[in-house]
Amino acid sequence: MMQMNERKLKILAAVVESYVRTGEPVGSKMIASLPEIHVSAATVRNDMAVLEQLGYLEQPHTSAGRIPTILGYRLYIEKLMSPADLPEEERERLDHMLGVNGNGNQMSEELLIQNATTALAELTQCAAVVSDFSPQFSVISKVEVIPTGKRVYVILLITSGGSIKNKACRLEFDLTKEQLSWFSGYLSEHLEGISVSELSDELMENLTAAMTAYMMSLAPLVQGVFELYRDLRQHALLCKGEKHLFSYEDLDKMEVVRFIEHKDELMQLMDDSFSGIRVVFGKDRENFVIGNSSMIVSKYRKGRKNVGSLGVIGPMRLDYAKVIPYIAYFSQKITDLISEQSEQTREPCPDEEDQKKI
Amino acid sequence: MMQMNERKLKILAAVVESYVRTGEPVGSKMIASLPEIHVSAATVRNDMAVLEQLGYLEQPHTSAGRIPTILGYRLYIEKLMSPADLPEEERERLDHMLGVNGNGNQMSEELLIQNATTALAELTQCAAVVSDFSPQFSVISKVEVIPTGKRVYVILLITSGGSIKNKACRLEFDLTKEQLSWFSGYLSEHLEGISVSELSDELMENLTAAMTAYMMSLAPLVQGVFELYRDLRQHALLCKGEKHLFSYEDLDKMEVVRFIEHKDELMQLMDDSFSGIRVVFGKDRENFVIGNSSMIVSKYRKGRKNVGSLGVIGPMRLDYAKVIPYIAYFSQKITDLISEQSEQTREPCPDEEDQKKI
DNA sequence: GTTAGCACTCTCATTCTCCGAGTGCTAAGT
DNA sequence: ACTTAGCACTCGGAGAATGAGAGTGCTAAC
Repeated sequence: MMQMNERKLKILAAVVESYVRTGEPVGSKMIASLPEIHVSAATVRNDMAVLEQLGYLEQPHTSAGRIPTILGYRLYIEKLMSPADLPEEERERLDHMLGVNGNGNQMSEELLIQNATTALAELTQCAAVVSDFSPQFSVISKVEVIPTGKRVYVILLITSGGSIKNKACRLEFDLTKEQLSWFSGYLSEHLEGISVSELSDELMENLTAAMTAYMMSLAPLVQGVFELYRDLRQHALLCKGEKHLFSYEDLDKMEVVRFIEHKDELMQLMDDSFSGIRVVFGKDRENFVIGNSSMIVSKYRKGRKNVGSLGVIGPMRLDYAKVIPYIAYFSQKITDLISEQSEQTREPCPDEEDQKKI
Repeated sequence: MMQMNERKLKILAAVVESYVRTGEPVGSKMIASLPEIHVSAATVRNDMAVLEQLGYLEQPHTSAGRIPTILGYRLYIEKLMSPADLPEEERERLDHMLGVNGNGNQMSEELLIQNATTALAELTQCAAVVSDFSPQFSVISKVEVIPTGKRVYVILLITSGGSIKNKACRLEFDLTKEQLSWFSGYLSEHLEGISVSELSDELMENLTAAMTAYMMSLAPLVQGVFELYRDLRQHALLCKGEKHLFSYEDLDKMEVVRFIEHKDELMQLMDDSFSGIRVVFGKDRENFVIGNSSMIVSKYRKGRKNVGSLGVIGPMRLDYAKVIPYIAYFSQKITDLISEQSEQTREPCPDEEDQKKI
């Protein structure tokens, strides 16, 4: 009697779906009128009372219909819903939004991630968040110092992930050809081929010491290198489409503003290790505090390593069956694309080094 | 009788200031109680009735106090208010927010503009907007093609404004040294020293033609150059702190969302030529349609040319006396900084070219 | 185990009432 | 001719009263 059965699950699913669609508490009559339910409203009522006792549903007040509890959503997501599948044409559309244009054209990981975020925000009408620490796993493939204008030098740093960083530095005087090539050579020698995660403060300090020993007034350049190093190590958190959050009645505006200003609190949550797709509900954890909201995240990988997570934040009342497949598709696609790139660029590495040492 | 006088102006100013502070319609009693007003409430009432007839004030409804009309705000801003002045320490704080750190350190114009936007949004708790077309007035100071990884080439483009653009392109095969240096040389020869505004579609097409004539399969590189060109010509519109707009009761959320999604409609308005500081009120113009909002903009210059505008968008009920000085200071500071930079980098140009042609 | 019937509960929208802030006008004061 | 006290008037908005309707739980019959 007090236990679950097929029909109760069906009713739970129906409640979730109807509530997600309309935002109104769902009554027994409404449920009974559904084609897939073949019992009367009274029976539905009995079942709903049980579902409430079990903690899957709740009533905002006595004479209203039921709405799902967090527990209810969770059960629905894990066991009951049938995720929409993406027809071929839909996938093409998604690829297009990612900027993946058929011809295996070069595209930096950074841009890919950005496009994914924008696309996800657009598609789901939610805030899309990405926590990306893939740069940490890429290798510095090139460092150059380029004179440009008087006394101005641009340091250029390229990683195997295809991200290109640069920084202009102004010196007090112009470098001679020898000085420039020494500096440039020194940097190449000590940085190229090193993976970003191997870059340590220690290593950088040695570098700094060596270079300022060579010539004190290189300091601004050294400083530039240091800043680039910090940029590289930075763990990027990207967020787009926050504005959508303001259109949901059931999210508290104040909490949304707070969230926007303290996004970084999320990082820990996103970086937790987990596999597959994870759904977290607002106020469930202390570092994600928008009431009535939920966050859906998935990891993406580079080769076998998790290098980031992407997902969306929206109202708890969200069409999970639609949103989850998007996230799944994007995380898979990104994994494919950056893994493939890393294959292509990691292979040549030894070659390059050989060439250099000739 | 029906005409302006000292006291009426004082009352108007008092109404504006009180309304800006509290957001409540202002009654005669409130005004009469102010120390700077030495007449009774009845007299104030008479004056306010006149101010209403003249169109400077209005009543939301009969038994409420008065609030300023657009005309009222305008008069206040132009004639009545006394802009707060910025004490030395405040300026230092602002400079710090701009990222101007004493030592005349190199800083790209782009970054400067970005910092200004962020700072303005933060200081005023409004949305800050910047329309920047300074890149158009800068000169391409360097173009390089750098091989990196197998079959991947990075095109690097540096302008006198200090902005550095790059693009990675993948070819079907590796270039020989000769091919690379030809390509690189050709680009340098035809692009360096040219001001961005001189770059025309025509010029680019000639370039494309010449290069693909030399070798068909350079196409991806040529494509890369073309994309960089488009990036450069792009007229940047930057906007930060939109979120603040959601906390103002008197701005319609829907209109704010619409604004965020169609910011570019603003461009025209911001690019109009005007001098000094301009205040535009929402719904005043058809391309700025957030009701009860106002936008305050100022041009900034590079040398003698207007190269952009920056400002804020907030509720009409805004502390103009505080906000306007910020905008004035920033636009002046930016003007100073980028003009100075352009002096420093424009001068050397001939030198560089000489060096090259040796 | 299911269902119809019914009394009951509680929200929400509507209506009504009334308070008070603020006004405009008038008449008296300077 | 201006200023001011006094007063009647207006109107929005808060709060109480009311009623309709949606939804429930329970009971008794199927």
